[in-house]
Amino acid sequence: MSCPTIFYPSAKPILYFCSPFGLDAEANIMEYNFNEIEQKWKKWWKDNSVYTITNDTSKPKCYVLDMFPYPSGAGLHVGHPLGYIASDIYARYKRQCGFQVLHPMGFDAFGLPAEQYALETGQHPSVTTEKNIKRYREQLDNIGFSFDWSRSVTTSDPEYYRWTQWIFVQLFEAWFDRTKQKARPVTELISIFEQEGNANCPAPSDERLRFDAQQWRQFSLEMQRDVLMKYRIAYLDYAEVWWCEALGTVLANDEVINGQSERGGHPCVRKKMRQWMLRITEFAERLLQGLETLDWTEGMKEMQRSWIGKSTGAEVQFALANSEEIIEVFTTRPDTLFGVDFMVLAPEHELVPKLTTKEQEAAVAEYQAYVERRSERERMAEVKQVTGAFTGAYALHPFSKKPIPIYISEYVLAGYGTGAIMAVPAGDERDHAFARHFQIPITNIFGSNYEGSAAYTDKSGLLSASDFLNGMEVGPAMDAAIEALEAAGIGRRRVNYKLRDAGFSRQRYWGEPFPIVYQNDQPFALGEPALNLPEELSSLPVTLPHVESYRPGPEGQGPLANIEDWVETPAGRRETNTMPGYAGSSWYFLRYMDPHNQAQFVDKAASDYWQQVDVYVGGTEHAVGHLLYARMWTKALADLGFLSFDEPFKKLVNQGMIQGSSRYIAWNREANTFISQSLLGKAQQAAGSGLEVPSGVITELRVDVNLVDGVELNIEAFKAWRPEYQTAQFLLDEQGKFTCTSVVEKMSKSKYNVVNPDDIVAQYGADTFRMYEMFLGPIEVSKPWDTQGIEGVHRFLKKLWRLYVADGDTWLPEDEPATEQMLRSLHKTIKKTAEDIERFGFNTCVSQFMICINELSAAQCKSREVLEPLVVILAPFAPHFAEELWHRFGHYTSVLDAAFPRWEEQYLVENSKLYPVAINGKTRTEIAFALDAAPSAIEAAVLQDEVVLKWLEGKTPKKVIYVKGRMINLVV
RNA sequence: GCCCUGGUGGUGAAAUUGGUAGACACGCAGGACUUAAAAUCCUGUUGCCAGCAAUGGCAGUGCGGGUUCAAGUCCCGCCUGGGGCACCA
Repeated sequence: MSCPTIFYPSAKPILYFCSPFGLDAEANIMEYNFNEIEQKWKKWWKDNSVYTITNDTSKPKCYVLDMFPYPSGAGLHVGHPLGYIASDIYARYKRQCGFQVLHPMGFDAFGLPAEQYALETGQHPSVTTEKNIKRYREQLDNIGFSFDWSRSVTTSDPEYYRWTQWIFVQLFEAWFDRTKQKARPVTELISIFEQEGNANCPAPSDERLRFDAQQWRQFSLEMQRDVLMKYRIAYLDYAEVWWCEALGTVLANDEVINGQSERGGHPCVRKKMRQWMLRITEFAERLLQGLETLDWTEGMKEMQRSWIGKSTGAEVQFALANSEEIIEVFTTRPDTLFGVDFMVLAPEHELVPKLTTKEQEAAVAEYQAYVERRSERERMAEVKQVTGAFTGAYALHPFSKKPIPIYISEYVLAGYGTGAIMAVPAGDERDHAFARHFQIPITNIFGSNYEGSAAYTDKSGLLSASDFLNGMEVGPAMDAAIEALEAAGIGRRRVNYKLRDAGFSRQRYWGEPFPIVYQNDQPFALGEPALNLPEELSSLPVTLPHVESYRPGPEGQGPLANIEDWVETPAGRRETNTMPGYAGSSWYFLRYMDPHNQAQFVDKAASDYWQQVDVYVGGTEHAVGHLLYARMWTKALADLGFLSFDEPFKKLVNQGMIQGSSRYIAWNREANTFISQSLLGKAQQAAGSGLEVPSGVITELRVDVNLVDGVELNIEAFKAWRPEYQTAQFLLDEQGKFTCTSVVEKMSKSKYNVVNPDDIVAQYGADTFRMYEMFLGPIEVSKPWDTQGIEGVHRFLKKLWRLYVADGDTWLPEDEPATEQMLRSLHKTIKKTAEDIERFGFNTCVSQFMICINELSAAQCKSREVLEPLVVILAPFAPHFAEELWHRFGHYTSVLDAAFPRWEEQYLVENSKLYPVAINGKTRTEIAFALDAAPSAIEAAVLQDEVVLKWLEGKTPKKVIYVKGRMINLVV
């Protein structure tokens, strides 16, 4: 016998049980149905291309940019879109204010992770990159951004990197004129050489190189090109890299730990390799000065300043006692010249082998070997330890001719200044420690200020034992010393920078190929007439050939070196290195202005219209990399006449990180029992209530944050996630709940604390998600993600919906006049949001919306006069929601094109104010007064007040302070 | 070591020029509606003290001083979280 089956025609019960979040679908259909609304408007926006913009120059422009992402395989987590949401709100707001807003998005798609993944799995980087981009695009679209995707760029697209290569050629064909402080074409440098040689423009790569016009003309063509290479902004030079013999490849700094490769632990050594470099050091002063014109945070500017590291002082030449060679040093304290007791060279300094005496050879060699073994980390960790070796050689003091011993030590860096110092132990702590260690007598040049135990580093007081500088203060003494050095022809004033030229070669596959071909080891840019390559081979782009293997090429070359028929051209061999990750990102903001231009990287008319990025939003991690390179490229392109502005990013906004909130549960291994956190603190009580908390060691296990509601664990979901705990016991607390602990840390897959925006959007909608991310706090601070808190914002939107729509489909707004209070709520909100959006204070905008809706709901506002403008100001934050209501008001165009309403002061002025009245600074009562009431009348009224009289205790106040519109204070 | 930032309820935070500290939310507690749940609404929620209660008092923005009629906000000295740089001559 069988039971009759009951068939439900409605999907109700099924929906109910299937809903993973326990939300009932039925109520949602009746109420604010975000899912339906969001799908509908996403499609409508796409069909009507509402985000596609033109270069119509009749409108004022606004360029709002996000740092484009590297599309990693992990996809977006909830922290990534924070900055994008902020910039999207700003962009939409600006558009409503009448601007033509450029708000694009693209992908920084070249890079090591894709290549690493290819090495491990054999999947071609272009395949994984394309897949990741598609996924990113879907996740971004899900959130409802107003990006104009028709302008998107991808750095690994040949149509894009064609122009990256073209810009490289411009940098190769340019030099930096120090007198004019700008980049100029190399052709102009050649004319200078032909007329006057290089007397007025020394070579940055070889300051001592001198030739006149006649010598220049007599140089061979090859020689001339060698000379030009010492000037080019993109140039070829020998630079040290980490070389790992076992892996047969070059490694990045952070892939080498303690002189061993991070992967495999193979030994690595510093090795000189011929590499492309960018002469960013020539731009140091411009990069420093330009910061003054930028609206960036002081911290960000400071980071760039310290990276550029300008210091002023003098260059001094020291003659040697027994040699023709001279040692050049840089010092910031030329005034201490007479306190020099010894000199120190970097162990790698080129003069070391030449001047070391026979007796000291062994000691010097031993010390050099010791330094070579030392990793950067070891050197950094043992800063205080004094090491070094004596070369046996002596220099002569430039004025006193006193012999000065010459040492080598690792505390002098080869890469900074001249790689040599004059050591003044009386005035420098490190020199002092060194002198003590090697028992070098110390000359006191500071009189009683130096008492022998520590260096006197202060820049005050008078000099002594310093010949012609005696009795002088530091400042004048510096000038006097430099003048004397210049008069004697053995020194000059000099500015020094910490900034180093940037390595531009990578021995990798997944990057832009160089548009360079070598003839007899001489590099030629594609398109140079001298190269004589057939047209089809010399035009850009030089496309990245397909490879089957990503193994390094021979002798540390990149994988491209393995592809013989690509490398070999009729005119010579191609460059096999590729460009670094920052190449494509150094100019992408320019391409967005004119993304489909086939003839130029960007049309001058387009860049003249769009100009600088008005607001650039991104993380602080790019403070000195990307942001410095992009500034330099912009300056070079501007100097060469391709742009009319030389700073790319006018205002910079740094968003904070959204951290993960990891959850832990307590586990007793022996008893295989999980114990609710709430029981751990009060084991006795739990025992008393019949529960037995097992004694023994408690292990804290990470649990996926998505299985936890607040701190309450979903046990069934946990068991499904970790079947090995299927049979474990769970000790619940008195409420029958199982609770976890939480710890805030970085959001990452391995910590099981990643929250995917897709899940949040599915559960609450994109509008709720957008508003919640903003509501979390100020954009620039880091804060943990808390899914629980999103309820508040979601409730707000539902409440807002009920102000417009009742019972599913009844439209509430009517043409009835609004009360003064309703208008005040509205205009206060317009003012607050407009002002706060301008200063990127979005969290307080959301609060203001909530306040406004609370007030309007309480007043049961139905007035169209209030409710319609409200939709417009809400649109930047909750675009789908606002678009739906906007159209229900009978509009046929997007709310994006509605004008942002203006607030009117008349609605904001209140005619009376409830003043706090304080006695001796402590608020005791509140009394209402008309705002235009006379101070004397207010004073009289206050003194009659019952509460005030009580606190005065019969005394007469000494002073009555009345601040109009603020407060009243009585001083007794 | 140097530079830049921050420190406010159980939690995220607000207070934009020195003027009622804790807006707006989350969470929690209690209540209404409901057969029940969801949803929604209402009340309370910095701590301590007094009171049946309305309420009142005191303390309170990392710590210690100071300026001021008035300090989260300004000044001086510490403690501490986060980020950056680091033998830079």
